[in-house]
Amino acid sequence: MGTPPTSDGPRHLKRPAKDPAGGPAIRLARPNVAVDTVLFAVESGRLRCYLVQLKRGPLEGKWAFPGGLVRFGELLDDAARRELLASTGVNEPYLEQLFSFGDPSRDPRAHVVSVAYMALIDDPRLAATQSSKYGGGGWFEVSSLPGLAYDHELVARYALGRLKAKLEYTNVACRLLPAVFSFTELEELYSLILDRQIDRRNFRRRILGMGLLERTSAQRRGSHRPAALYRFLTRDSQTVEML
Amino acid sequence: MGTPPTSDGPRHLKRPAKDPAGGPAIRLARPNVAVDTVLFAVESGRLRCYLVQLKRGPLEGKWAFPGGLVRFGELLDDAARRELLASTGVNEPYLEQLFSFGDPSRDPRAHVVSVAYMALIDDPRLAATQSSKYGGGGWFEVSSLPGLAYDHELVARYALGRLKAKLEYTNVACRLLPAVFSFTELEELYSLILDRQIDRRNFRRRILGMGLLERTSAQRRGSHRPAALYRFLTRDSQTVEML
DNA sequence: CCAAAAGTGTTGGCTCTACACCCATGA
DNA sequence: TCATGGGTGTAGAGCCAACACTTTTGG
Repeated sequence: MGTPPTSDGPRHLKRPAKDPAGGPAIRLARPNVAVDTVLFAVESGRLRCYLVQLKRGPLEGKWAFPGGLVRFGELLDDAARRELLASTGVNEPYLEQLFSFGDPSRDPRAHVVSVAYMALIDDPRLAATQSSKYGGGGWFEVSSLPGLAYDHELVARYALGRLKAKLEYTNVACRLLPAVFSFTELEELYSLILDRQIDRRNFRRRILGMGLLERTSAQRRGSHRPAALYRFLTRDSQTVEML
Repeated sequence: MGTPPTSDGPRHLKRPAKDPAGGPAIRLARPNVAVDTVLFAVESGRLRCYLVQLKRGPLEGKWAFPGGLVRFGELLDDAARRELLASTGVNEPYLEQLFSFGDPSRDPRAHVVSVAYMALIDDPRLAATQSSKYGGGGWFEVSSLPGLAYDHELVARYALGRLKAKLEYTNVACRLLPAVFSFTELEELYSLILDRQIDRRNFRRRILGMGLLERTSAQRRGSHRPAALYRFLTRDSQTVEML
């Protein structure tokens, strides 16, 4: 989580009573639940994720993934969406739960279990932070993140790993691309995220073999041969059988 | 979770105040965190998981995976281990976090976010329930579970899916087998869990090719040709590169 | 006509699958 | 000697990686 102070309440609730012997008060103290979301997008040829700067508390000035406490009666996915919208203005991203991080010392202020999410959008301009909760926000290249609060280094690694893995056997890529794109753009996306070069011919064969794409009649023009544009048959999640 | 009433406190804490307008009281109400663990073992040639029967509350009589609330200051893994030990006597299982289930309606009594775990042991006789918290416990074949409480059907499917997947590219199998075993036993384990027949020769080649096993000098004897016994080089988690 | 990016096939190696017979032991 | 499970090899198909030249357009 990271669970920066939320606008809907203070964060220090439910500390164990200071009674070290553990009277009834200590038994009532329970960890809180938060969500934190790693939002990815491609901007100027780099894979980036969105960070917000903490404004208050012992971690003031550090960067973190947007997140906050889950409300009573709220779905985890909804909490992630709500916090992401509040912190970045991003509205309907692809969203996927990653893992839960529950080390009680991950947040110096309280015991908060964070359910980490990954979110993808196709246009980085959709994100901007005006929330008074944070000192600002912005896109950072995943390979050179600033010092992160909480255990967010760990969360970042986990998210990147998941994204890489899912490129290989699902159609997630479509959530990082516009509806229609050239094969070269798709290839660059893969090359970017997997951080290695890709053979154009083999890539084309393989991807087309998955049967997730269709060619549109549109073309992209430039001072060179025009490129055919493609579209994913569906933007819903699909998994390719690999046997 | 499932989060049956725990021995260390009632479960209805932190309900939102009945004030429907949402005064300060409602803002303090937060979901609780629980862990629930799907414990697997092979018994008499079947893949089984361990269920406990709920004794109190609206779900009385239903079966569920053992679990309970996470304590303040406790690691998630530790909570899973603690609850598993208390409910089944199982001590040092292989343990792996699966997914978090947070639907507020999953538990009729309260909003409880459950972090689901999978645990593996090599001997089903290690598990038994004497906890007064439950009306008993036992091993059930995964393909014919009784009616489960909470969203534990979902948890069960998720756990089985994860187990199947990890058989293919890790050494998890070793956590369901004794330290030393014949190739046939290993093959039967795979066949059992993946629920399909396996070609003995190809299986042998493939598994040996992964380089995770070593042959011991011991043999298993019976009224037939003796079987060579093998051992996993390490029982620590290992992943095989598949390229 | 030049620059820039798009588009396209083939080959060799490797991996995977399918498949059936002999072996070692105990009873 | 028979029953039981243990142990082994090979051939064909499909898959994947490596590799370079031609095409189309705009300037």
